[in-house]
Amino acid sequence: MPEGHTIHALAGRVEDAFAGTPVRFSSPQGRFAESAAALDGARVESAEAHGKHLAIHVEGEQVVHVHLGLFGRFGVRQHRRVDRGEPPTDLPVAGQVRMRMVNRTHVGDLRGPIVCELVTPAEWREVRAGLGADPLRDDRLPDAVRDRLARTRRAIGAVLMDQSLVAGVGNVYRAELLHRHELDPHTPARDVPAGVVTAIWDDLVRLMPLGVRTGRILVSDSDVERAEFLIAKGGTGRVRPHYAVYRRHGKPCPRCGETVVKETMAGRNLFRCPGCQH
DNA sequence: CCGGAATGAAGAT
DNA sequence: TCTTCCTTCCGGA
Repeated sequence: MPEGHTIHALAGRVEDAFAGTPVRFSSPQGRFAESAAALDGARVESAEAHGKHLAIHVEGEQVVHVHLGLFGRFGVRQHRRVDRGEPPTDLPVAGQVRMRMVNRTHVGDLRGPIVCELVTPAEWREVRAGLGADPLRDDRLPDAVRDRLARTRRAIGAVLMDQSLVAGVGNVYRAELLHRHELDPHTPARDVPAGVVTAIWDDLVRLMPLGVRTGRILVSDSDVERAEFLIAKGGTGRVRPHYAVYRRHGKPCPRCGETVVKETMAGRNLFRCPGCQH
């Protein structure tokens, strides 16, 4: 799950749960213990996401920088020990919790992150400076990024995953977006017509917010329609996603019937339909 | 119980 | 291009 939509949703949940309140920080697993001690009891101000990176701003010019990596999770939930005094310190811990945040109403448990570090606001700005355009922050593809895409011979499949160009797109969105636009991932980026680049970007800008909202990567037209219909009726829109190619190797492409293949690109699993992606 | 795989990315070679 | 790290879950023995 951790592609950009997950992190943006998480930023919202962290902010709703903790912003404006003093928070107990701890590190049951131990590897964030020193920083947790420095943060403990401080007031959380806000949380924000850029691509797959999360920043939790804490009073005293402190920023917790988190990246979930491939299998990190950050579960935020209400706890049952709501009282008028201190946040409870005896909530049960399950598994390896790198960082725990607790206030009077909520607990957040971070497991398996690739990054969990206490940094300064300036250091967080540096992280952001190294990240490309985020479809969840920028409605329009910045010209600087468009120019770089128009110039590079690197494969469009690799470029879409390059966080310094496009921030937040991961393996699932990449596979499905390239299939939606009938594009072979191996096509050099500079050979992709400008109109197609724009169409892919606009698609991301439309689809990723639905991912934030539902917690699912919804990309097929029928899933999207169904989720939007359910949301309009007051539901969560949590439709079970149907992918065209992602992890569907050996199965027929829903558009052309050709068998979906799995290969490796830049060390990552790549799924595509040899029949209709050119 | 063990091995493998997973939506990620840095660092070494 | 490769190895390594982070943690959980699932299938096969």
